[in-house]
Amino acid sequence: MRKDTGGDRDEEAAVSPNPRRVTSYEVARLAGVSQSGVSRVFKPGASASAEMRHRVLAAASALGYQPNAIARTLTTGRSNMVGIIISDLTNLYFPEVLSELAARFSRHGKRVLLFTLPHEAGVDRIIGDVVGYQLDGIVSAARLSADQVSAFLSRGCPVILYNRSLGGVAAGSVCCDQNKAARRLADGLVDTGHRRIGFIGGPADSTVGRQRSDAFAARLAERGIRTTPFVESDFSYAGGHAAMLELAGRAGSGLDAVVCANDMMAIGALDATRHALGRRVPEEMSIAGFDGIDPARWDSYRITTVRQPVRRMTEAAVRMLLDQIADPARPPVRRVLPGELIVRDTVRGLAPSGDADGR
Amino acid sequence: MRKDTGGDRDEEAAVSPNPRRVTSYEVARLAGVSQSGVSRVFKPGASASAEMRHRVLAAASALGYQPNAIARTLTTGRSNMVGIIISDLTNLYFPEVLSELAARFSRHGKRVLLFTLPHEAGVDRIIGDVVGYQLDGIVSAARLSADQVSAFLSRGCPVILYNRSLGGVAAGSVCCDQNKAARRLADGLVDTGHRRIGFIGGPADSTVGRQRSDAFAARLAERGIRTTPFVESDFSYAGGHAAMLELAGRAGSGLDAVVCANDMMAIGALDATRHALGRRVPEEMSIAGFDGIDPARWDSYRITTVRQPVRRMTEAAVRMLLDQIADPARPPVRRVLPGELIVRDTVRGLAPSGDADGR
DNA sequence: GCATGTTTTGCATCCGTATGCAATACTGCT
DNA sequence: AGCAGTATTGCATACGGATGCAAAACATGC
Repeated sequence: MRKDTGGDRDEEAAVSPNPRRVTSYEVARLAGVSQSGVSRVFKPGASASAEMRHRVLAAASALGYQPNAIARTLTTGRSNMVGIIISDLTNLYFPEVLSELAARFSRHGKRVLLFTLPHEAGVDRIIGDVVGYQLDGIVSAARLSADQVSAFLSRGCPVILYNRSLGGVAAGSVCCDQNKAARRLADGLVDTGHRRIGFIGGPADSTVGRQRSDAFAARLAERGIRTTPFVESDFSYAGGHAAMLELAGRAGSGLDAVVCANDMMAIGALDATRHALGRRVPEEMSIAGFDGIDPARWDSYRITTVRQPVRRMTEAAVRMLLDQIADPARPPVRRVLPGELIVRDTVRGLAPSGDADGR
Repeated sequence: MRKDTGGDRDEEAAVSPNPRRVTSYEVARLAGVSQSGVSRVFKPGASASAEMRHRVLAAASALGYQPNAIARTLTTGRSNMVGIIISDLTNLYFPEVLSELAARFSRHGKRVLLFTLPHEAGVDRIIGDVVGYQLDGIVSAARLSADQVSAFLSRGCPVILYNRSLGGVAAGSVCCDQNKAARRLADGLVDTGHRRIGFIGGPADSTVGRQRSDAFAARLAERGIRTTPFVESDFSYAGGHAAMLELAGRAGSGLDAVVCANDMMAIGALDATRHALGRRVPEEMSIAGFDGIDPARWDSYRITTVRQPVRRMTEAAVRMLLDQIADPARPPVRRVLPGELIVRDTVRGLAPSGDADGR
């Protein structure tokens, strides 16, 4: 009656050292139904009688059956895996983002394939993997070129850009508009009498870094402050530290305040100011950053910063990607959430807002 | 070597809206060989003439062919994916570990599936995924029970436990022996005149936490110090902060020093001491930690700590897992690397070693 | 030139699940 | 009871690549 794929040979090997997979055929045989029945019971929307459902589930649990996601992927074309691209986990903003993204995706039944880009140029490999592993989608928090994003999209893999957006590409994006907050920060500094204000920027090719410095410098210019000593750095603690020393050396003692393009550098700059330069913060030097990472709240720092709403941003990114996956035809969305100036203790004269510092 | 998937696309259907996958059959047809020929060319060890190899590769690059890893997994049983289980990325020790592991695995051609365990009990789902996605192996830096580890192993998925080891389970492990360094730390404190030494431990079910406190307390006892005020906490900054306040309240002003079971808590405790209690470190209170995370080196902290050789540990973990995957019969290895006492500035009277603080 | 040994190659089949289609089992109703 | 209509179920096949086996191609030796 049925073709029986040669099941009953030396099968009864007790607890064999070979952990052979249990397949839907075996469950079917034990439950006395067809393989497709088993398949249907394990597929959410499919039709199956209570009777069949019960017998299959009983057999499945007796055998310890677990549907093979790989085989399922092969037929459905959907892997239930998403890729997350992070450039650098040592910038402590990214673990926070990754942690949130991973938790949220997991909650929605998506597995997370993590790609880190330590030394650049690994993107081509990721593109290959996206195709090869049939990833359902990508969230990228790393610098990708328009061509690279297009490569994903043309393979039918939707992309959500986190904290950057690219013109001419049909990728969704979640960004943080720090313009307003950056201007408020600039105003706050000027209003409290700061006049010679330096800036420690990110790498030249960083769009976020550029946005932050531009917004800030623009407002400063509007307020009549034109010379802003600028040092380019790399978003790291050490980078901020070194940049601060350079800035201090270059600008002499006239420097009032230094704003850094992210909190990691702000922390480094603050430490350099206090411990290497021996100057007090904020009394002799004001410092501010961007991101709102956790360490910036630590008692030793309490850095005034422009915070990104990480929770809401990651939530939006996940939502958007899931939507794109569910309906690839839907036009990609660009979501912009506002950054918020969190006033803490590193800017002289600026009083902490009533803000409870919550997330 | 072969690249440029979009160079010459006058191959009909220039910008097809439907990104249909290119299969080995199509490559075979274009190259005028059989599908198995294509398969063999793309499999490293297989036999193929130079002629065939050339024609297949030409056809493949013309079509932009990318072998389907999913289908390959289905037949070979090897997914080239490994799982990494991390309990909590907000403990900044873990991003460092994850970053290293991810980079190393990637270098060896393994994709990384990231599992975070925010609220416990998600392990069962991971077990399901391991089977379903046919993961080649697991590195776990989270607390797993022996049963859970066995569940992986019995599914033919080798496991390397990072920073913990379990009796009676055939899992490899990489641990850090902090015993000696912890004893040296205890000696250092006693030798420099500390007498009333508190300890902030990890959660009760944490083996690392237990090991650290035990080793430390044991040595203290040997040196004739028996009462060590102990507070249990949760490895977080806030936890260390709160625990410090509790300790100070309980032990009164007699407290000389506080050792924390990890650096995150040490940082929190240090901040609590300086900023909430208003006491100077190390003059009025010494503090030390474990792990050797990056922030513990920051100028504001410079915490004396027992460092784990993360580079070498992750290297060992990756090596061991790859070996297990290559030869499942090989008995699992338990590797123990020594922790190292890094003397910095938070213990009164203890002079920084000549150590360059490198990794 | 022929027998023998060694690669290469193609054929057929398998991996484990999903699903269109047709057959079957029910349901409610007259 | 008989019938149309719906809900279940099984059959057969597809998904894309790997691989055992035997045929074919090539190389070697005399």
